[in-house]
Amino acid sequence: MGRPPCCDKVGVKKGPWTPEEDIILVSYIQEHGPGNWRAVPTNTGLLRCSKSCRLRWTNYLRPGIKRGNFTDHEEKMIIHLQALLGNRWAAIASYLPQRTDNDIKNYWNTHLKKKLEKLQTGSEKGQLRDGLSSSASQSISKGQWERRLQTDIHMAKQALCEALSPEKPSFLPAGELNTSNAQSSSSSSSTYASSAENIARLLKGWMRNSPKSASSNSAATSKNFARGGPTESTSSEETPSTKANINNNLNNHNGMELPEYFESLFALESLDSSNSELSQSMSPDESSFFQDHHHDSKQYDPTSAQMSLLEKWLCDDQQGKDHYNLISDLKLDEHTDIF
DNA sequence: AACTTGGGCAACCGCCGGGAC
DNA sequence: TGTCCCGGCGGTTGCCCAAGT
Repeated sequence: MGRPPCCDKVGVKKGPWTPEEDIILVSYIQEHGPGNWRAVPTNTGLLRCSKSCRLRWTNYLRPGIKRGNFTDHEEKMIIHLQALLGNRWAAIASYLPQRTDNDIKNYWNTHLKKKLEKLQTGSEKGQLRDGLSSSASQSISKGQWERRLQTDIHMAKQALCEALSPEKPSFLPAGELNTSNAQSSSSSSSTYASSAENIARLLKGWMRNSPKSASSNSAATSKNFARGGPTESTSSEETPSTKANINNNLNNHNGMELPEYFESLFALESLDSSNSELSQSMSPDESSFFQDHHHDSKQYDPTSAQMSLLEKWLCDDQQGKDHYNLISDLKLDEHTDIF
């Protein structure tokens, strides 16, 4: 018999999240920072289990998440990393700070896997075999296993180096970045502005499809907001205290009423879109860093931006590079001299 | 226009590892 | 040292929607 569920299932709501729930969660995290998920349902009145709250935050509401189509560059990175690391989506996601592991996993399963299978069975089989075939066949050769080990060691070294050099802005994976910001700094408003952007982006679509009041028609609008799902009427489920929480939390942060607050969120979104234009001229790592810190851009110096050797390789479009040459190019020191 | 089917994606489930006690 | 709890992870499911018939 397995371990009991993380929360008792009675009275725990499942299924798509509603706008109200998102707002409650975001405003709670704005106040307390991410973490201690166990306490979140209790303190917010959300009828969700702690795990569900954490998942919603990390996969959807977390600052700096980029949605929409994957770029060619991202696609290549995923293919490379999957060949190297296998289905370790969290590790892969750490190299794509704007994407969640869930997103990458979904993209792999729905797009890339089929694409590669097609290519493998097609005429390009020979050209793509190196580095890609293993991912499709799921078998791991000795060489690949060794490369995976090398990558792990390298990643650990890099993380250690970054941890030991606090004065430098480093390209930490998004999770680490956000967590450190959220938990350590009292001036975390800039960090959470990004989560407000996420909320704003969602709310915009939600309100567009809902000419009535945003707060009075959650049943109909949550369908558009939370990407469909059998959304039972949340307004009928809402307790007075929940409603009070929403307004209370919103007012706590900005001293605004609901519509005003939404407007300010939309203003943030336009800021975001202007950033996205800027970020198109940057490498993904640069732009992700910039987006995460766009309120603090003074600290960012592109010329001093550090990228790991592996990242440099991943950004390199020379697809045909031999992996063994690659590893030697990485100039790994004698401690990782497996080959 | 109505129905079917498959793709895409958010969310859930169950296992695992690490830290606290 | 053993147990419990929490958070992280990867696999899977379920539902919406668009394309096809």
